[in-house]
Amino acid sequence: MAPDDSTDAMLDGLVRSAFQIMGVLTRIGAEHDLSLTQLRVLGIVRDRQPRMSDLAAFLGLDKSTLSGLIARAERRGLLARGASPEDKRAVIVLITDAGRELTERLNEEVRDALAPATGRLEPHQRHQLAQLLEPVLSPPLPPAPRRHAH
Amino acid sequence: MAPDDSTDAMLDGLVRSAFQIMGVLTRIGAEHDLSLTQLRVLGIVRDRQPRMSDLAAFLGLDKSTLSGLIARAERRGLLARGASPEDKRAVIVLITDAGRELTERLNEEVRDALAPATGRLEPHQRHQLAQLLEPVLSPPLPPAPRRHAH
DNA sequence: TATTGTTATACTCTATAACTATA
DNA sequence: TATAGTTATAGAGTATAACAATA
Repeated sequence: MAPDDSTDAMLDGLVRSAFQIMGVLTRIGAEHDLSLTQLRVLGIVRDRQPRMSDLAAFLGLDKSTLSGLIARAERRGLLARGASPEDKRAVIVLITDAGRELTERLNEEVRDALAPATGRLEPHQRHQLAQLLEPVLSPPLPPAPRRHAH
Repeated sequence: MAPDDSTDAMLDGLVRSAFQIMGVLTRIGAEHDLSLTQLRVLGIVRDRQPRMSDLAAFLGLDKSTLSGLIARAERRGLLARGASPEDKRAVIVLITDAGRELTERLNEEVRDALAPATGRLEPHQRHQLAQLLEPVLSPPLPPAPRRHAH
């Protein structure tokens, strides 16, 4: 593929910002005994009830990895397992009230931790940045994943 | 801290893009038996010769973690350890020719993997995105870290 | 005394393989 | 037969503690 200056500069910025964001998330997660992946799961199930396998696929993890991950969060009272109404084999992941509260708190901490960085942009620039990122982003896990009809 | 719509939308985009980028880096790294951190180290020492402790601090890792990490990369012939000319206790990390070649190849793979996403922006938008990210980014590890003068 | 780096040890995250239950 | 999920097991990444060498 032919190199391209505008792409290279943008890619460098995206990769560096990714490591920066991950650093903050890792640190804040660690302060609450949460791994990066657990943090991410909390953010996802905040407004979704995905099945184990859908969540694993979205995260790029093996089902077995997710089993342990959810088990640990469940033991801490942050998540719960539920039965799927449409498939007796399936398990859906639910957030608890405690999990939701912790997620809110974590979100605030992340926003505050990144404020010195993001505050270097004017409000209209922040808006512009969000809009430029939009087309680059992969679609999120849908709130109500479509299933095979019966 | 008071919520702010422009900040929230931007933060959501930055966090999502961070996970997306990390996913690609993790996958490509895994295809070459490299962890995300090893990938990152290669990118850093590509044009620097940091000391172990400086590199560990920059990565937010313990010295002992870096010892093992560098040892594994050294065994594979990607990195080498060298003596610091100014401090007999210090060890500097160097990239080998093989490491440099692999790093170039990985860069291309990352760029290609993200091309479908980044290609959804026009060249002038890519330039704009890079410029908006600039003030948000933490400074990189300096090519020649300043040391206490003797 | 303080700092640089390594080693021994333990824990978490992750994947692979084997298994049960359901589709 | 194929799919959803769990468990047993093993490998890599990480931190803590103890150590040797140098500042």
